[in-house]
Amino acid sequence: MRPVLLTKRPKSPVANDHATPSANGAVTEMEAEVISLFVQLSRVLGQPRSFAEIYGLLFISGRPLAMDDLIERLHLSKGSASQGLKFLRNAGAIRMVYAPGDRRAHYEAVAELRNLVARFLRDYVVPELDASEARLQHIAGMVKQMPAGERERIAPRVTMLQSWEKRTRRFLPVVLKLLGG
Amino acid sequence: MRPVLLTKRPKSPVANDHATPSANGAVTEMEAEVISLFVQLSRVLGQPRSFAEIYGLLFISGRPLAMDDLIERLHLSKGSASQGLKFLRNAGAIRMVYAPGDRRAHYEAVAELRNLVARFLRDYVVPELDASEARLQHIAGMVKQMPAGERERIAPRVTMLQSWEKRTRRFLPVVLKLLGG
DNA sequence: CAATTTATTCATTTTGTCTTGAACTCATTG
DNA sequence: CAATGAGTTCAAGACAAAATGAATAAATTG
Repeated sequence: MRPVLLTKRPKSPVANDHATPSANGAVTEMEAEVISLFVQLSRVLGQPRSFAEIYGLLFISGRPLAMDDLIERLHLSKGSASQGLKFLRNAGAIRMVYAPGDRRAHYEAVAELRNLVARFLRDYVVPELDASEARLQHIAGMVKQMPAGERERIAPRVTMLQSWEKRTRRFLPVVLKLLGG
Repeated sequence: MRPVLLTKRPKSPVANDHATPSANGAVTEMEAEVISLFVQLSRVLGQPRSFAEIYGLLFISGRPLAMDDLIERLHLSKGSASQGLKFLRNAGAIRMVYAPGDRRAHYEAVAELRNLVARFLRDYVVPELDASEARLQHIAGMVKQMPAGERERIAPRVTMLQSWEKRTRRFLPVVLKLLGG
């Protein structure tokens, strides 16, 4: 007797012959483990858990899934799923793939670490650094206006911040080079 | 006519002769700019804003301050201030200094980037990596149990995760070396 | 040793973020 | 061209993290 939970249409364009019993209705134990790895990472990056779940399942599935599949297997709301996919698409972490004979969009995980990191640096880190640099220039200007006594104490700290900013910036290409292999 | 806000005792053991007008009652414009730089960083690191404010003010002040000073100038509650100082102390981001003739504890920012980063990696990053590695071993075990069809599709992904973990780990010493100068 | 100052703890409140699901748009189909 | 299906949006609700401040402890002082 096999698990029920069959709904109107097969959940995926690909035949489900080799799947573990619960593959359609929920995530397998193994999938859950992998997903929780990504959830853990999402906490570090300050991203919503649901986004990590989506990426994690797409990653470990290794084949394209439609929004419906994600909703059913991860117990997400339509809204979360839609927003998560939108975010991941914009972030370049997933890509749409065409599924013949199916109107629905399907998605697969982009799994090239180098690309992912490069994009993250470009979209999140570099803009922050640019903003900081501008702000530091402004601050340096203010320091110049200060009376000598104050300035002596403060100026070295500002210089220090500027040096931190520069070092961080010079650091980025190295990151990419090391991940490039 | 100078700003009022004078309370029972001078706010700092050091005479305030060169300070800008508002230095005691609130943060100066310049200080606010520097602090917001740290607040910005705290968002990336997922740390509470109040902690960043405390570190930021200690950093830019360049001289020890007591909890009272922080409370008054940053408009913090006693609770936040106490907890923030505790966290920053444990994180090694500030150190207590003895202030002659004053019973209160004073704090100054630890400003050595290398130390700060090293500690962050040791306390936050390495434990995460260890947990991930253990989990991945467990996952790899599960994959071995799978029927061949499934396994073929899944195994490469797990291998990929393991390689990401390893690369990240090998990366840490490089970070330190680059900051070491 | 009572009064005062300094600092911590923690239950409650506040704030901010994430998720939900109903309402909607747009495209497809019978 | 009404009915269905796929997907988005967004206001409201649920939830989690941070801030508050009263109660308290511990140390110091007159």
